[in-house]
Amino acid sequence: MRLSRYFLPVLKETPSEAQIVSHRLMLRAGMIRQEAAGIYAWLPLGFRVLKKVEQIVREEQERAGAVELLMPTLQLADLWRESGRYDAYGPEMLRILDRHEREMLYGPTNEEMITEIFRAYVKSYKSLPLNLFHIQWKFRDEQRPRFGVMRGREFLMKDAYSFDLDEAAARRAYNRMFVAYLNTFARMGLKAVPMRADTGPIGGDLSHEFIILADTGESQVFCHKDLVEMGAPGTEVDWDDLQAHVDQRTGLYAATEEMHDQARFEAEVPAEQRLSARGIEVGHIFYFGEKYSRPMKAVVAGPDGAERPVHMGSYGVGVSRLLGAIIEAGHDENGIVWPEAVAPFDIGLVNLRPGDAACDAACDHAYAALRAAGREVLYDDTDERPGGKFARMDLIGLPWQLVIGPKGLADGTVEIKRRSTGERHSASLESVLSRLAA
RNA sequence: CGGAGUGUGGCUCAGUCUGGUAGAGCACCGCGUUCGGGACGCGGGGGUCGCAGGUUCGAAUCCUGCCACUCCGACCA
Repeated sequence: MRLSRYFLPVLKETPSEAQIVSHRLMLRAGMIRQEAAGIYAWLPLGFRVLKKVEQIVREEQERAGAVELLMPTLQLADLWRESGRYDAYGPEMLRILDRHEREMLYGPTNEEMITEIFRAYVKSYKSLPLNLFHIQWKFRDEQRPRFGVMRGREFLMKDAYSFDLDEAAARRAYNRMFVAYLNTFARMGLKAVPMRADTGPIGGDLSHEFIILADTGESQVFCHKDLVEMGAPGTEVDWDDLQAHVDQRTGLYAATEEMHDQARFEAEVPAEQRLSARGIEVGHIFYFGEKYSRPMKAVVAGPDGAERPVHMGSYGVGVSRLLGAIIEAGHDENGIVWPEAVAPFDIGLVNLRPGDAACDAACDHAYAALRAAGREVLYDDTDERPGGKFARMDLIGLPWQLVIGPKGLADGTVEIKRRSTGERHSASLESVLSRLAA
């Protein structure tokens, strides 16, 4: 993409409403624009990252056996009356009347609708297990939206819903999502720690929040240090038996502030292994059994022919929130430092002297060669001064910067800079191109 | 939803206390000089000062009401 033809409205100064670093950097890098409290337009650069994050989430859901569909944002109130949540949800739910004065709502989540879809078609245990997911915009009318996309009112969420014949099978479904989440966040360069979460009235031990450690995180968390560096199980696992991977992690202490038990923490974790830090919740998985299937009559026939409510679980990832979390975890004083997997472009190509024949020729050659190699390149062909170009490239945080200018070309060299380390090297254009194309 | 604030050009803000022809820097447009880590000169465009009432000869400024947004707290992917 040629920058002169792109839409990248970067800001030199920080808009006054932004208090945390990810919000400031997303505004300054021209990724988002606030249209109302907690409601954002995704500008081209931010949209590219959003799509990359979404795609990683999608791929790992599918790898774990979940099947994608897409449910609407608007739902009928009557559906929510079946579960009793239309009245229970409160003012966080955005309620809408259509022209026929029919009560509708902008979905904050989709348990009711997915249960309605399931019960309409699935009648036999032979169709199980089943896990359906979608990636769709949600609206929760937060009393106090803040922190940019970290706590918006409108946000993009991946929500998956599992259906199983009994609790034992539901636990296997739960484990698949547990491992899928670890793999998902690892692919984005994040160290996510699963932490025991409140299960509410259902009880049991099947609910975990996935927390990204970041100094600017919203909540205080406590865990065994080994969990942070444990890494993800990876994709070459037995998806039908993941209990050992789950046990390895749930066996170590990890709790958010509301679930924290200091006495247990000190009893279970040696002092030098105790970690107390700030964290961001990016995922939440939950087993809730028959909570919706029973009132909404989502039943299947078992092997004995008798109908029984299915056991369900739901599994959420805050896709738009993840962008904030990734930036909180990866930035420096100059701007964003994207992990390569989600960077909006792989390479920033900087032409220091557009209009100079040698510079233009070298840049055009590099641009074509890198694109032919399948790399995504943002080519800064603007006539801005070098300092501004460097600052802008550092701000938007592409993994590599290829700098071509008249002085280097006079010696037959160009400069390559790695954003994450700040390392700069000069080399011939061809050697740099072969390295970047690999 | 309780508490505290802020609304002046695209952005950051001054001006409001003490009423008198709307300002600065950045950004933008034109010309020129420049060009390897956010250049400089000259010229130029852009704002019914959040909205609605009121007071006054005269309101960005004073009064009343409303709206929006931000921050601190209680709640959430």
